[in-house]
Amino acid sequence: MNISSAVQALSALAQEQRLNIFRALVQAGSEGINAGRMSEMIGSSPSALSFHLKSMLEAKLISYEQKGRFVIYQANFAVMNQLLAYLSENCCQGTSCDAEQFNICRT
Amino acid sequence: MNISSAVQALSALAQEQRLNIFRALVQAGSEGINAGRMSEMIGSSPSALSFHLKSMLEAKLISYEQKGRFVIYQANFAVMNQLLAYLSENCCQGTSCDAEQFNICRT
DNA sequence: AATTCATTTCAATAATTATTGAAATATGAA
DNA sequence: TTCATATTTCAATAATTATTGAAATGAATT
Repeated sequence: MNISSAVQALSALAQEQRLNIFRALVQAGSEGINAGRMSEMIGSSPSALSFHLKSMLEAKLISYEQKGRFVIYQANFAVMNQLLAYLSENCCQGTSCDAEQFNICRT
Repeated sequence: MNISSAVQALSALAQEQRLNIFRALVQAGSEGINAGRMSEMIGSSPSALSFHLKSMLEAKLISYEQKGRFVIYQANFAVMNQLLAYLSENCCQGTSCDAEQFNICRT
């Protein structure tokens, strides 16, 4: 993780609709959620949703797979964990604090 | 933590200078860093720095104390941990994954 | 191959956020 | 109380990001 990909990931989370999307995907886990259903859940127009999903994809915070006519999105836990590690890197002047050990989700 | 304070905190991190500031404060720990020194470290004008610090203060990601002529800023680890807990809340449909247990820093 | 449903793209506009430099405030020292 | 240093505020401008609705694409069904 470097500064610009960290900023990109944080920017992708720093918006109400996108944060709602991300949290819904975190909660859905490996099952994921398709775009249309998210549109309903989040209450945004398909085009706005698509715009937001794109920025989260570019930040690698989420991934997708095509399933028939549906596009199913999933949270990318690995990238999220890299981001968190970056944020706490060399925490507190190297004092004993287990900053490197957290995970957003183990699955 | 609610959606709007989470967005506010993430927005406060989602900018290169502010992220550099935050990471420097995480690394400094309880000792903190004064504004002038950050200005040098980050390479931004005093007024730009002040603008950025203000948004981080409003998001409660950092705090400050006046020490003589200097204003010393510190990272607010507690709020950061609340944010991380919010992001991973009810992770993976309640599957056994210790999402709630991480900390950005224990000190 | 025509139709329907799911999703994305595009261009225009609106809204928000960042940068700059000058001026103001606030603290401590001479 | 004057001076120098540290920091913040302000107004103007520049840059970035979000929203809208219409049109386009892509995948299954008839």
